[in-house]
This record gives sequence, structure tokens and C-alpha cells, in this order.
Amino acid sequence: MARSSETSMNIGEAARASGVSARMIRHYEQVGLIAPPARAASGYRSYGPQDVHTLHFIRRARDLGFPLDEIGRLLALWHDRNRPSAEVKALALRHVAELDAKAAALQAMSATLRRLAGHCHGDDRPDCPILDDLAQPADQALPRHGTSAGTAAR
Amino acid sequence: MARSSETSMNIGEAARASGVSARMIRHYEQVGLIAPPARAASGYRSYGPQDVHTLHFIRRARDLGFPLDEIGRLLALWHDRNRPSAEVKALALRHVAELDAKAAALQAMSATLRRLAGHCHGDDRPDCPILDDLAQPADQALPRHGTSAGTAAR
DNA sequence: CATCCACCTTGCCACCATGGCAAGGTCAAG
DNA sequence: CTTGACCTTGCCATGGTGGCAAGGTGGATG
Repeated sequence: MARSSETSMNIGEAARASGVSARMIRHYEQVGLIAPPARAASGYRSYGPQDVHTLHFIRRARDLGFPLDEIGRLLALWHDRNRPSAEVKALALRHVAELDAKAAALQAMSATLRRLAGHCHGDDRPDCPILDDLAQPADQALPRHGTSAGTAAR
Repeated sequence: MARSSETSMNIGEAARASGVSARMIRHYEQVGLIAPPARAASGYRSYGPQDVHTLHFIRRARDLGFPLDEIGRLLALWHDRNRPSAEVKALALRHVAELDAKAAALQAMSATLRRLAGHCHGDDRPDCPILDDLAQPADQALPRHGTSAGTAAR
């Protein structure tokens, strides 16, 4: 096993320490999100504490739903001592808007479907307003209320 | 152009009539969601009104966020005259739960990020609570409140 | 009839982020 | 030296959609 006091770790240890899978660490390297680390004579990747810190940063950003390209920008801002915080904030708020839009789309779908389900007996009989709605020839009965849902989704 | 009174159409017309792209119609056929249609002597796929109806059904289900495999089940239930509506309802409500879970995850991310952004001056100075949080060595300051957000996401 | 354009056919690649598997090299402990 | 845990690279799959390419069809127009 690894000696916890060591400052240089293999990819597996870096993965455990950062919460990013070894798989993804290699991937992030490949797509240029992180710099290629030093290599041991064996060819093993070698990560230092700073590298792990960066990976942890990425992990957190991913947990907040940032796509990789935006994480790249966040990393650049992080490393830029002269960044204007306004830039970070703008990036964050743009992402918030995206998250909200996606959430709203999902909720619109949920609401529509829940409403349809509310009209369905849910017994042994075959009559089903849910299927009836899906089978609508165009756009009648039980209109998909609220603001445009499906289109903005996905 | 096509004579609108024709009952048999090429894939492009079927696409326009159903709201499903020609691209996706072929895809749905390939993955077995729909049966291979008749072919003209030329090899062109030929779709009847019933086929278009089915495609429209699929389109609606997609708009409600159903994944293809669940749409397959919905189609089977639709065609089954002896279906118990309870089955349809259960499928729908299971999907509603999934939609709600995803929406909740997105909202949790949004809320966290919005809160962080709220603490950020957003001016020319480099100090930024957003980056500070992402760079947290572990799990201190401004705890990611609420119920576990990131983990359940995506 | 020749030409043209819009349409159709199949097939492969890309996205995004992640996981799985395979075949082989490395290292430390027993 | 063997074993087992780890590392390496590379390819394939996911889900749903789009794009492009190379070639065949069909109908309208000159």
C-alpha cells in the first residue's frame, strides 16, 4: 500500500485522494483539461499534492454540473491571480441559468405527465388518458399547459 | 412535391408529418422501436398514416422525456387492447419520479452555485468565493447545504 | 432525351462524460 | 519466483441526435 506521508502518488492514490476516478484523470489529461503529469521510470503517472488539489477542484465543479470546457475556464481563472471576480461570477451565473432552464424543462414534463396520470384510473381496465394523450393526432385535449416544455428540454 | 392526399409517403414526408426527423426514424427502425416499413421498388421506405401516427406517438413520448426503451413499452401497451391502465400509470409515475429526481439535482446545484455567486463581489478584484469554494481542500466553509446534490446528479 | 435538383440509400464519425474490458508491463510482499 | 494489486494503452458502449460522404432515384424542366 501507499505511505500516506509520500507527496508523490500513482494515479490510483490520486484518484482516491481527489474523488476523481483514475479513468477520468486520464481522460482529463487526454482532452487537455489538466497537464500531463511527470512519469516514473516505469511509465506510471506521478501526481503531487497540487495536482490532487486541481483534480479535487475539477471534481467539485463537476458536482455543480459544469461541463468540462467551462471547468477549463474556471481553472484558468483560478490560476490567474489578476482575474476579475466579475468574470467568474458571470460564468457561474450563466451556468445557473442553464441549470434552471434544464430543471424547468424537466419539471414541465413531470407536471404534464403527473397530471395525465392523475386522470388515469390505474386499474385493470384498458382505458388510459395517458396513452390517449400520447396518441393525440395533433394538439387537442389536455393541452400540454405551461410554458413550452419539451422543445427546450434535453 | 407530394400530393397531400396520398396515403403512402417517403421518409421525408413522414418526418414532416410526424415531427420526427428522417434521421431518427431510421434510427428507431434500427434499434427495433418501430417495424421496418414497406419499401418501394426503388428501395425507398414507404410510410402509411398508421406509421406516421406511431411516429407522432413516439415524438410526444420523447417530448415528455421518456427514454426509448420505455417508449417501446408504451407502444406495446398502446397496441395491447387488454392492457391494464395500472401498468401504464405505473410506468408514467416511475418516469415522473425520475424527472423529479433529476430536476431536484439540478436545482440543488443551481441553489448552491447561486448562493456562492451571491457572495461574490463580481468586480475587478480577484477575490472570489466561488473559486474559493471550488478550491476547498475538503469540505469546510459554505457547506453545500441541503440534501446531497452533486452525487445524485447526472 | 439530357439535365438538374431534391430526395432517398447506407455507413461512419462526433458529441459528453463515464464505464468496461482486454492484453500487457511493474512492483512489492510473501 | 510467484502472486496479486496496480499501472499502461486502446477500443467499444452508453443515449439521442446531428453531420458528412458517396452513390442511387424520381420527377420536372429545357
